[in-house]
Amino acid sequence: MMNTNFYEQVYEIARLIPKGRVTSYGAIAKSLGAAKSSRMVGYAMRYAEAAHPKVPAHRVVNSSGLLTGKFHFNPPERMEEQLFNEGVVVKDNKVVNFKKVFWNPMEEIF
DNA sequence: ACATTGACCGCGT
DNA sequence: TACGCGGCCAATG
Repeated sequence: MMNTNFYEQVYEIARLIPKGRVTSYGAIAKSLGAAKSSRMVGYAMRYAEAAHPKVPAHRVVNSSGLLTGKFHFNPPERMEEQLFNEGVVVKDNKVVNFKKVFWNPMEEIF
């Protein structure tokens, strides 16, 4: 595939997300120094399954803790299922205790 | 090369 | 508090 540096950066951060934690598109974009390119992060996630090694895209949600990208999974319920399997509870399409399970990529970079 | 789109974010009403 | 709208940047046709 494209092998674009931008995508690789996004995947790299996403792979650092600890099990049982989640982060937001904006946080990843910010850690890359492109806070205004948060949309690109989500866009890149569409190709996450095509990336190697595997990228835990299910641990990435929007800034509200909403699972906006669940419909891009196969099947869509797979996202909640995997999150729940890791201890992250999803209620009404959003992550419960989002602020608590939220993981800041900046901490790992620093 | 131009126009459109998108797994978002933040502000304004 | 809830919904709408524009902006941002890269990829795709």
